Amino acid sequence: MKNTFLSEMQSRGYLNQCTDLDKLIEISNKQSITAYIGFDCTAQSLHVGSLLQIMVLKLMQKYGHRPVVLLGGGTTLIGDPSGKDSTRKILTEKQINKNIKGIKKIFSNILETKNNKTKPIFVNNYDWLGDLNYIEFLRNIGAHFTINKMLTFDSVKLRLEREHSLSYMEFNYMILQAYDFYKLFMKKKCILQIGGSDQWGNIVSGVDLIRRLIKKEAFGLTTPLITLASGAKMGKTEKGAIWLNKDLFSSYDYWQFWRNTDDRDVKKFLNFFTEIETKEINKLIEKERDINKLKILLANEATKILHGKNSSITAEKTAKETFGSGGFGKDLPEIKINQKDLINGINILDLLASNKIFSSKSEVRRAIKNNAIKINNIVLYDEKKSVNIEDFGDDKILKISFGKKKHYILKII
RNA sequence: GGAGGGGUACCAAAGCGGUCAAAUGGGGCGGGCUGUAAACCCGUUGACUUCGGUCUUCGAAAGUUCGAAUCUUUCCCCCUCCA
Repeated sequence: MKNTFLSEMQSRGYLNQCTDLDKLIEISNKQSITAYIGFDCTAQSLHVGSLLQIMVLKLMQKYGHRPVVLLGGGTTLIGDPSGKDSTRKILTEKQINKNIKGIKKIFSNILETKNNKTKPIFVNNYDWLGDLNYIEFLRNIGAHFTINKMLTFDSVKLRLEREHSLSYMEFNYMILQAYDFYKLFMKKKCILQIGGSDQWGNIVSGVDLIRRLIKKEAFGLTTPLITLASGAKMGKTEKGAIWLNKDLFSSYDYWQFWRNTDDRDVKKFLNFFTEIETKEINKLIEKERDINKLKILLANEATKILHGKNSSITAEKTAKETFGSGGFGKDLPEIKINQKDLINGINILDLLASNKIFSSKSEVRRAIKNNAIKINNIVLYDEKKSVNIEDFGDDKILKISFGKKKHYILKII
């Protein structure tokens, strides 16, 4: 059987739920379809939690379908209650517009933008939500929603059950999202909406609305919630989110993120976050005894997709030099030191606490006590150490390591 | 509207006049082992410090006291039950 968009969706594990899979398969096999995913603009970047969705868009392109990227400039003003325990803080329009700019960059990196047939269309729902007429909207759209039904959706039900407040504003979110789908159906012939599994209710509302308004069939499809072997949520660590924008999260850190994948998640991630064929992945897993090689492959492929081949190569090289031979590569974060600050020597506590490596001197002290700091690969025991120009050597470079994974290059300027 | 229970560090939760910068668990960070994995073991987890201490923190404010997370008053917020 030949591969199609939906067969690969299934084999990669991208498919969670679909309103009418058989019919959608039939249609998408016959013709090029247009599908959309909406993204919240609550931050100036998306994080890996959204990556699976973006991979789906990329997959669509592979099979000649057209993705529409909806940036929720309008709906972000309201805030989606799905999967949230409490109301989000409200963002200003200005902030949202700034976020949209940042998020757009990610898509231009990951998606194919040259092919006219499949290049993504970007839309902002503020364009049609921004100046809705309230009365008109209630009559034309609101009339098709019953409170009875709305109360059964998880996003609403959970809040009510837990007796957490749900504002009327948020309550309307699903209607707006349904309306988005309708609009895109009319404007762009977009027959499919894709989203995370928590979006099911919102998506189905859109499908229903389209059927009620114009008696046409539209489709909805969700991707699964990614569960990690450790039970943690994908994409968020204590230190912060794994951002997709380079200025928030460097390509080297991104590469490291994938390199540090749990053994048990490697196969899943290769399917989810690389473009290697599933068959090929299965073969690799079977014959490759060294799982670390597969992790490197995963890191390379995933980084390539987001940051490009060069970044991926540099990151791998830096990792090799840093972890393999105890040296350092050019991707390590660089901290510039003024030569004149070194004339009288600078206390190591002050040096490390004032350069974003540590947030306080106490933290540095603690680290020293735990044998966690190395200067040029030599463990530092003395918190009174003063760093001088002589420490830097001829190339005026000093490597500071915190733990096994965090390395910084200090450079005299 | 009536009755009761409660707000403690990143989260959960103990403490209920001094020995409390606050038990314990989870999470985080680090060390050991290893494979930049997992599991396990150990350390650490408010800030500053001349390492003697000092300063800020237990919903908010005011008070009692030599001394308060702990007692009193007022206020704010949450929960349970009854109407």
